[in-house]
Amino acid sequence: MTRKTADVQGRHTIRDVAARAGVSASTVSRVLGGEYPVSAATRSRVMRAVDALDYVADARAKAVAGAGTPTLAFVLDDITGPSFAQMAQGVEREARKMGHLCLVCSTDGDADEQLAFTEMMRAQRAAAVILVGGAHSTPSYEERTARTAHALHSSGSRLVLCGRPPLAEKVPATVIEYDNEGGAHALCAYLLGQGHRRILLLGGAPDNTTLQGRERGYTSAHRAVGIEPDPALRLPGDFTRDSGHRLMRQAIERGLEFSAVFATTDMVAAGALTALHEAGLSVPGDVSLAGYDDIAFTRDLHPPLTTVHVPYEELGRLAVRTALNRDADGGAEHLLLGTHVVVRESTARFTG
Amino acid sequence: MTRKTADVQGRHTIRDVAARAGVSASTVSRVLGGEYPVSAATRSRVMRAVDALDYVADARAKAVAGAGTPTLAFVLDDITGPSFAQMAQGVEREARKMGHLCLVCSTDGDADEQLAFTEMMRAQRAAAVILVGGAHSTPSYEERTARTAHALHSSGSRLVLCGRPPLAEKVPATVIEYDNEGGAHALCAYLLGQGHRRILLLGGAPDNTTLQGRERGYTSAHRAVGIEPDPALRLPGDFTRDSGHRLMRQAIERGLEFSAVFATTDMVAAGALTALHEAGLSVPGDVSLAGYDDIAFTRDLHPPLTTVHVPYEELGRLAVRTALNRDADGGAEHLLLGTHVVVRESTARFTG
DNA sequence: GTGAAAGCGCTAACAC
DNA sequence: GTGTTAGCGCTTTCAC
Repeated sequence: MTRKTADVQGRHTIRDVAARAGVSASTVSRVLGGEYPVSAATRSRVMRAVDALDYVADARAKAVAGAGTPTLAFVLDDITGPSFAQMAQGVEREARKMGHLCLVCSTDGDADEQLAFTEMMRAQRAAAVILVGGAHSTPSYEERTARTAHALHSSGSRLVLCGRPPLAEKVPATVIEYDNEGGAHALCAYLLGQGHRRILLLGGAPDNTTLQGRERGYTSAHRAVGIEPDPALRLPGDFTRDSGHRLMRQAIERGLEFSAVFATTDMVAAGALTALHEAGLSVPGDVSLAGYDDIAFTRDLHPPLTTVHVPYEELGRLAVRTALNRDADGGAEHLLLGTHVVVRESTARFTG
Repeated sequence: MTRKTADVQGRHTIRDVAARAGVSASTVSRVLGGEYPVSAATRSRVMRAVDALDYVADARAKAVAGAGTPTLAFVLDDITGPSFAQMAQGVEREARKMGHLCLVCSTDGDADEQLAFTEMMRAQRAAAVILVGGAHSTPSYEERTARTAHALHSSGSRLVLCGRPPLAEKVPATVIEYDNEGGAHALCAYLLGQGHRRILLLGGAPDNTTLQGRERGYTSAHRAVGIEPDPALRLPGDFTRDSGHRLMRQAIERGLEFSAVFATTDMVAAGALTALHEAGLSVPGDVSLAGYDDIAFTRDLHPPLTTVHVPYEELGRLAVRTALNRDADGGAEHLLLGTHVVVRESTARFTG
């Protein structure tokens, strides 16, 4: 059998093009590469053949030969979460700007999936793997992530933590986070300054670093004015709208006493707001309500929500820029971006 | 110089492992592949070497050799839009289930970027390229997309249109859409049945297929009850919350007469609701308001929004399942999923 | 300027 | 069972 001219899929190789143009494969490669002197005549013959065959060079083969498109990967729990989506957007935009392809994986919070994916990315020779969003804070998870960071690092790649805290001292990972604690502190300080003394802390997965940061800010703000927050006022769940709705309803049914609610996420706040309305409570007349994230629709709630603004897209952009621009290896960069409180109409002075 | 044992990046090859284990490269390949009989002793020696070197086979090289992980790509305008995000989630989940890697690209609606990306995906030998969300409806864009479909098809891949209408007759593309027109028709019929006669059509990019579908439903519902909608009542813009807010405010300032508003998107509805409130208008007391998409926070608006439910995640899942499972080539599958109206409290009977 | 040849890192016959 | 030998589709010396 003579050499086939296209594979089963109907794809042509560089040799098919070469044959049709009456030149060698190397010449085709040079024409397509662009960076090499080729006579105008040859070039046009080659291009004609390329067009006729609708030839597109196999990117994987190029990569093996050392001339591939660089690629980077990012992982998140749930692309449907507004803050995740914003970070993802930042990552994607910056990656494109830097000429990288993006591989994604959404894990629904499954640590094993995440690890498995990261290993695949190592096989793909991704320039960096970006873990987007808060993490489980269990030692075992941290330890596994640290191992991942080392593995990536020793194969010339990089682990980037975007929106989560650093791992142990010597772990080679780039981290770009924002000040969860500072934002929560400022927000709660504002609430306390308005005279509130019993602030419900609503929602958030208990073992999640994001919640923990916000919780620390909640606590420190209280202590700063000399009071210890009542543990009964902490109602964890998860970061969804439904969680906020359910928890708020339970708090009301249970007769919990509070004059303000700090929902750990705007989504949680949205659900909580509905539960409050359903119970006939007015916001901020009866109860003040504040969220976190400052996502778009937050100003369309009724009343518009007081919340904490986080530069999510910038976080994503910085994650890729930092990971890709690092000069020396092993430098464990750590950026901490600021947040700020946005006061709207869902909070008011306590009038006990 | 003797053969190097690891490249600049510190990565090892299959030969490094082979050498260290004292076997041939093929044996290492067989051990790692798993599907081939290898003596227990050899296997363990190989595995030890793999561990010691922290070796991970280069996926690109595997791909060239014909044993790669299949990959698929999807493109969307803006991952930050809730309905896009849901479709993306469906795509990603199903792709993972079917063992595919996902490449993403978000184009901000730029047709050239989209084409360029699709071409890259052809080079990557992606099994399918999924275009997620509505399209520009210009002939030139359609024609370019059709060419893309042919190019993909002739190289054994596939173009999938997810949430947008089919192209011309003979174009080899898989299309999974939902009934934009039917949903809008049902919703407007409901509004008309409630006695409304002047319904504002708010938001949406004019040349976007999604808006056009919804617009057709709006028109047909009117005609079904024997009235011709007033063109002055159509206020296009885009699909964002801000667009809804701005357009609604303008409509009010301009003294436009209407008793109901059909926002072409829940996001648009959210902005519109705020503008209505700001103008001192009550919903649904003074004006009925309805949206489209049934995104999560829709029930946390005040009042909860009447809208049209769309099975977005399912759309994404079907897009990949259909694209990957097609038996014969060239079959231009076309699925049309249904939608349904969700009546909540933002709409009421007209009491002119 | 252009071609032949030697890789890139892997898998898959084909031998023994 | 295991090693040898050809590829996979491309790039890149090295000659001429």
